[in-house]
Amino acid sequence: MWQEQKQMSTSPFDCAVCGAGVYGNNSDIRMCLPCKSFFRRYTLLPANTLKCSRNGTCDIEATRRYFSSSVPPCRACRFHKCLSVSMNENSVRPRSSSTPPFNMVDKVLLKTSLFNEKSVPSTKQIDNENLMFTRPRCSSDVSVWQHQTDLSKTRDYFMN
Amino acid sequence: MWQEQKQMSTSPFDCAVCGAGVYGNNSDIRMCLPCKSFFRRYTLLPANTLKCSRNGTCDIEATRRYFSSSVPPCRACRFHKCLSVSMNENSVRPRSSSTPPFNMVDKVLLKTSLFNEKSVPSTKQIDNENLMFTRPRCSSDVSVWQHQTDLSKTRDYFMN
DNA sequence: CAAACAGGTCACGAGGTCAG
DNA sequence: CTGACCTCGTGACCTGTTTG
Repeated sequence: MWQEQKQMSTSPFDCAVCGAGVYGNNSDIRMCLPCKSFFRRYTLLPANTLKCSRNGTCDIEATRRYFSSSVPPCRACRFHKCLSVSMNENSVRPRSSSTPPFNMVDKVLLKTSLFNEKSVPSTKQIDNENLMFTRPRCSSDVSVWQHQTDLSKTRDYFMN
Repeated sequence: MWQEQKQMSTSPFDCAVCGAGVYGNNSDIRMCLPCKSFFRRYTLLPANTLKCSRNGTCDIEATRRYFSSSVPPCRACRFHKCLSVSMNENSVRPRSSSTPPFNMVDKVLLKTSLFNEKSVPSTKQIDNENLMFTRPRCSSDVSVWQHQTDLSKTRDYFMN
């Protein structure tokens, strides 16, 4: 399975929805990131929220998308196209339900001497302690240096 | 599918945690590599960091793992399952007798508040001036870049 | 020395965010 | 509203150590 994923990610393919050329995989269906994001947003809406003014005949392709064309995109048809290529609400899964754990470690580290206001260049506020962090690079490799944007949300969610 | 794992053994077995078919042994408990890695990551956390939103009733099996299902895995239950099959922090052993693992050092330092600039245990290179890691950015950036490149190519193709 | 296996690494794709 | 860019957890692969 993993090998299969790696192979697919090295070759381009066309988004099943809009036809844009893409590298990488999104969901099990070959979609570009914009279409994946689009579907993620609209699958949460009640059914039939979106209406097409042209009886569902709109041509959904890369050139008709939001930033690609002066022609306004039809969200109803784009969403319908997503459904027609087997996207469904199960394709959009919630974030893992348990605690993002490294935040805990970071929180402890924040209170140690290494991380203080003087030694840490600041661009973002972390919490009410007013510690600031530089924008991290890849979080997966920086457990000590985790981005803290969601810390308060995480705390509310898990630490009450 | 998971029989593709490289580790050799005389016979396959099922991972004690997730049930995936595996060759080879990891630790003294028969675990697949993903579950071993999972436990290695999470065993350094403070107790009760992970919380299950379903009262610990999640079914941890191969089909519920991250890349295998649209259902997000519950880390709390997966970790609990690891513990229930007798994994413990001693299962995460030092790489050698002379070099304690990064995780263990961190854990001790965290608990003893000895973490300071002189005792940073990470094997990763840190520029103490900027406190920036030297590794490249997330791969998702690459994917996005590739997507953009290809999208513009596609756009050119359609709009010529 | 080769095999097994330990922890470390990082590409990947998931959902989230927010400037435009 | 969109989509480029972000953080995040995962697991296949890497590299070095231990073992027979």
